[in-house]
This record gives sequence, structure tokens and C-alpha cells, in this order.
Amino acid sequence: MGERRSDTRERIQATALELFAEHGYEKTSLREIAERLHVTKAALYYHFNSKEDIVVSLFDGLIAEIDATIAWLRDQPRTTETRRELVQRYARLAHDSPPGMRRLLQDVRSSMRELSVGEQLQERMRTMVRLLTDRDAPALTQLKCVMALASINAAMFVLQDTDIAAEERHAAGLTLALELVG
Amino acid sequence: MGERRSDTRERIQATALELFAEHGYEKTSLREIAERLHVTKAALYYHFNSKEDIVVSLFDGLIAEIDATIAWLRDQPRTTETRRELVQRYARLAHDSPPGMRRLLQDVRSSMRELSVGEQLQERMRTMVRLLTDRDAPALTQLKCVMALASINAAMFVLQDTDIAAEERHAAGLTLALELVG
Amino acid sequence: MGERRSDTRERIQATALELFAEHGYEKTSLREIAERLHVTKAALYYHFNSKEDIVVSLFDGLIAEIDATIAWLRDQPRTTETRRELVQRYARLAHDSPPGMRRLLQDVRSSMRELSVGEQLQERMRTMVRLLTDRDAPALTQLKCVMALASINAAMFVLQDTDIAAEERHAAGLTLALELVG
Amino acid sequence: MGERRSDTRERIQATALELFAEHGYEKTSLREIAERLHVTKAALYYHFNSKEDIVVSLFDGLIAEIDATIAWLRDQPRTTETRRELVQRYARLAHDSPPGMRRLLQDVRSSMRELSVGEQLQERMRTMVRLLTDRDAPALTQLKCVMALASINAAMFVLQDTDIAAEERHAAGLTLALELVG
DNA sequence: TATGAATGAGTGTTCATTCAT
DNA sequence: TATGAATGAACACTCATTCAT
Repeated sequence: MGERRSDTRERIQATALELFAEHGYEKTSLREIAERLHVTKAALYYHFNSKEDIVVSLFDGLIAEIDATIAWLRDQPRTTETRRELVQRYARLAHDSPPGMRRLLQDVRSSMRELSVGEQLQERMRTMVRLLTDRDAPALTQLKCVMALASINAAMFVLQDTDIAAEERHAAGLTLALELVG
Repeated sequence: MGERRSDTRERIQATALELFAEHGYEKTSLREIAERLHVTKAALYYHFNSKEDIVVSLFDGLIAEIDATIAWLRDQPRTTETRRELVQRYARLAHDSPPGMRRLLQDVRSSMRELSVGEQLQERMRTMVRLLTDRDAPALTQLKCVMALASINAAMFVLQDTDIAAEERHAAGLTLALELVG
Repeated sequence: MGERRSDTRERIQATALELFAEHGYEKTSLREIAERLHVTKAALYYHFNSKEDIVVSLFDGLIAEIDATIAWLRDQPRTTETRRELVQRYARLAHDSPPGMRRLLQDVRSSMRELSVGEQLQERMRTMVRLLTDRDAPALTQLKCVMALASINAAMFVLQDTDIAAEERHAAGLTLALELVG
Repeated sequence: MGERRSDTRERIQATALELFAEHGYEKTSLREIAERLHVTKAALYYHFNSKEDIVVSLFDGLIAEIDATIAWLRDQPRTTETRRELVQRYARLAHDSPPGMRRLLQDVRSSMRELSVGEQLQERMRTMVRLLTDRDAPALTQLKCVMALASINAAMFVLQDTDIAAEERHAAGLTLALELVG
């Protein structure tokens, strides 16, 4: 043997991500996940403590990376250069996430409103914005910061039905984001 | 005489809006709505055919206004001036909607994904963007258009925990939107 | 004026008969009846005391006629001639009933099991059979009697998908019935 | 070891059959079934996908046997001998079914009108009749065929309140059926 | 002769979760 | 490392019925 050691946990995560992205967290039932994996619901509970635990596990790599970014950000001066660098890091993060991840992220505010992980993510976002601008910067400046990050996410979805390629959409998002943080 | 005649329908709508905005459409049950109104669930069904019917009714004023805007838009040349005018109209629409409405709107993409009314609203949004830019405009241009409208919505929510007043947030959203379609 | 005097009651009966025959008594709701008549459910309650009251009213003409037949039957000798005469009367009754009525009759045993009117009708049937044969006649004789009457009802329905005309089906039912009591 | 392994599914079927036979399919609620079994409604859904699924499961042994009979019938010449043989097979089927089954069967036409399984059973019946007689046989002949099978069912119920024993009733039904198919 | 508004009790169904094996 | 069996709480929805107007 050697490094077998049940990939089931990973398979659950992958399937859950697929389905959460497709129908949303609330509308996806554990039954669906289990069925698509040809295991029983109870099996899910062997690997995770609850439904929420599954979604949390999906995000914790990302959250760690965001935390690292925040840590780095704390040591930087609040200059335009820093802001551009942050935008680029964030874009890379988004770009390297699986598509389901990005889709899920998009919905965090609404579908996962009452989940702790939702609150955690939003908290991180707020922190980043706070670290990017003075807390008493004008509303417009702060809004631009927020929309910069939002643009990167949005780019992947809002032009989906056009014939613009994914890479081009991503590039457009990054360009706009950079423009917004000036 | 005058305006008696059971305002229950309106009260249902108001309460539903409150709760949908607070917890999302899916997570709000008819029981909650009924209880908050001190009526039975069955009473809701006297006034509406289904849960979806309630949420639809909340949106249909707005949808009509968007349709009017779209109709107007079709007759305009695709100039910067038109774009600015549209942004202003849209901002006015958003500004005049009750806060719950705006919140609900924010979540249309995710919480109301499988509802016909969700699809309808997104379709309208796509139409507006298509009418604002050439269909073969560069991705960046199109994305800016989308983010312009998004900024107006977002302004109300993303800076909510700061000490910036609602009016100032709204103004910032409008300013950014104008800049983006500029 | 003169003989106006609301035909609503009759219209309710007609519509109820239609729907009861189509979907069965249980599966037909007062809402459906009311909607098809373009009146409110409450209007039904002005004309009838309950849902059961409606179905009872549909049958009471028929029950009266059956009672008359039973009264006549009591005075007859239990001869073949009497049996043939009864069969003919019953066939005429069935033939003159609206098709919905016959269909409903067919289902009395099952769909209206817990309704008093169902029990009443079955009771009448049993009485007729008892009056036709000695109570200690062999099982076969009694069964034939029952099946004779059943044939008349069944004829209208069981061959419905063939290309045999209604009149011919009815005639076949009568012929078989006569043969059975013969 | 041996035959442990939760007989719950079978117990659900037995109880459902009882209740369906007693009050009809529509009037029997899952709550009643569950209560009589001292389980929760949700337990029923562990074993069956829906209420209809339960009733379908009750019939599928019978349907298989009817299908076998039909298959056999297809290979036979349409002689009196074949008809008599069929009647005997059918009588055996009926005789070997639990009483609730027969009762339920009796009501298929009316209480289970909108259920697929109801349509399936009726379809089988029509097929048998078609295979028994030429499709252009006189109405009377076809009707006799139908009533032959009906007699076997009816015999068990119509004389139930007399003091005739079940076995004698069954025999009478068979005798009449044989007489009818000539 | 109706209607508008509402109710209480019920329906079938789905869910996340548990636990002995 | 799983499964079979079950639960309790909820859900959207429908029904026959009532009653003031």
C-alpha cells in the first residue's frame, strides 16, 4: 500500500463544491452529494461533522492564503504600489481557484449569510479594504477599492454568455481593478 | 368609504420583503411571515398563489420600471451621454426602492437562481448592458458597464459598517458609476 | 319575472356532477367547482350545506326512482317474469341518466365509501337482489342477479375504447342482463 | 443469522394494504400508516420514494403474474378451451391474493384513477379481453368476457353480508365466469 | 344572493442528523 | 471505513368550512 489512505474525503469535497456552485449551498442536500458519489449520507458524516463543516473545509485553503496576504499587507505602506500589488495577488488567487470555488465565493454574501464561514470571509474582505485605504478616506476611494476586488470576481461571470474567452475576461477584470486602485 | 378594503395583501408583501431581505428567500418560511403578521399560513394563500408568487409581486413594479428604461434605451444613440443618463436613471430607481428591495436585488443572482423572477431580472440586466455597448465592444468596456450598475447597488451595502452616511454612500456609488461609463 | 329564481343551484349540480365523474368525489375540490362556475366557494355554501350535501342532491332523484321500483317489486311474485321486468326498468333508469351520473354510480362503492349516500345506494341494491331471489337461493343465483344489474352499468364503460356505439353497448348490457336472470 | 434484516419494508406494505383496502388509497394518509406501525412518516420515505411508490409495490407481484398470463395467452388459439383456461388461471390468482389485495383491485378503476399503476392494470385487463375475443366480435361476446373476469372479483364482495361462505362465493364466481365464456 | 377574508387541520415530502453495527 | 435504519422538525401547499357584510 503506502499512500492510499482514502481519497473519499477529497471526493466529497470535490462533489460538494460542484453542487454548491451549481445550485447554491442551501439548495444542495447531502442526499444529492451522497448519491452522486455512490455512498450513503452517513458516510459523509464519517468524514465531516456537519454540512457546514464541508463548506468550511472547502474554504479553508483560500482563507489561509487570504490571511497570508493580509499579514503581508500589514507590513506595507499604504501606497498605490501596494494597492496594485494586492490586486495582482488577489487576481492570482482567483485565477488559480477552481471555477466552482469562484462561483461559490460570489454567493458568499447571500447564500451563506448565516454561516460562520461566510462571516469570516466577509470579515477578511473588510480587513483588506481597511488596510488598503485610510479608515477616514473618502467614501469614493473606499468604494473603488471594494469594486476593484469585486471586478476580478465578476469578470468571470457577467460576460459568460458572450463569446469572450475566459482568459480575456479575467484580463479585463484585472485591468479594471488596477485602474480602480489607481 | 375610501381606502378601507383590507390592506392585508400589502402587509404580507411588506413583511415578506423584510424577511426575505433579512434571511434570504429560501431561508424564509411562510410560517415566519404568517406569524409575524398574526395570521395563518392559509391566509397567505388567499392572497397569493404560492411563495414564489409573493416574491414575484415584490418585483413587478421594479421590473416594469426597468422595462420602461429599456424601451427608452432602445431609441437612444449609444453615446457616452446616453450611458450617463442611464446610470442616473438606474441610480434613481435604486435610491427610491425600499432598502429591503435593494438588499433582495443584491441576492437575486444567488438566492433566487431557480426562480423565474430571478432569471427575468438578470435577463433585463443583460439587455441593458447589451444596449449600452456594442456587442463586439472590448471586454473591458462591457465589464465597466456592468460594474457601473453594480457599483450603485454595492455602495449601499459594502460600506455599511463604516460611519459613512447612507446618502454619501449612494453619491459615491453614482460618482463611480459615471466615471466607469465615462 | 316569474320563474327565474336562480338556476345557480342547478348549475352547481351540473358542474359538480361533471367533475365528480371526471376525477372522483374525493379528488374534486369545491374550489374547482366554484372556479369552473365563476363563483366563489362561499356561494356554494349558500346553496348547499356541505360538499356531501351536493353529492347527495345529485343522487336523490335516482334514489326516489329506485325506491319506487323497490316498492313495486315488493308486490310482485318472485318469478322469472318479474326479474326480466326489473332488469328492464333498471336499464331504462340507467339509460335515461346523464353519463356523468352513470360514471359516478360506478364508483359509489369505492370513492364514496364513507358517505351516507354511498351506503344508501348500496343498501338499495342489496334490497333489490334480496327481493329478486329467495334469501336462501344458491350463491350462484344471487350472484347472477347482482351481475345482471352490474352488466347494465358496466356495458357503458368497459368497451368504451372500442368502436362499438353507445347504443349497441347498452343493448348488449341489457341482453346479457336478461340472460343472467333468465 | 438467517432472516433478520429489518422486515420494516414488508410491514409497511402489509399495513398500507390493510388501510388502502379499508378506506381507499386517497383517504389513507401516510400519517395513519406510520402511526399504526409506530414509526415516523419519515421512516416510510426511507423505504419508499413516495406514497404512490408504496401502492405500486403492492401490485407489482400481481402485475408480473398477469403479464405472464398475457404472454401465455398470446400463444394460444382463441378457442373456448383457451377462454376457460384463462378464467381458471385468473380465478386462482384472485383466490391466492390476500383479501385486501382483492378489495384494492376492485377499486382500481375509481380510487386510483390518476395513478400510473391504475392505468397499467386497466391496460392489462383490456389486453386480456382483446386477446380473448376477436376485436370485431359482437359487443355481447366481448362484454361477456369482461363480466366473466368481473364475476370472479365481485363474488367475494357482493354477497359478503349473506351467510354464504367465502369458498362458496368464490366457487359461484368461477362457475358463472366459465358459463359466460361459453 | 352572494363575496372577501380567513381559519384549523390536514397533506405528502424533504432535510440534516444520529447511532448501532 | 462505512452502511442501514430511523427520527424530529420543518416545509410548501390544499381543503372544507365559517362568517361578517
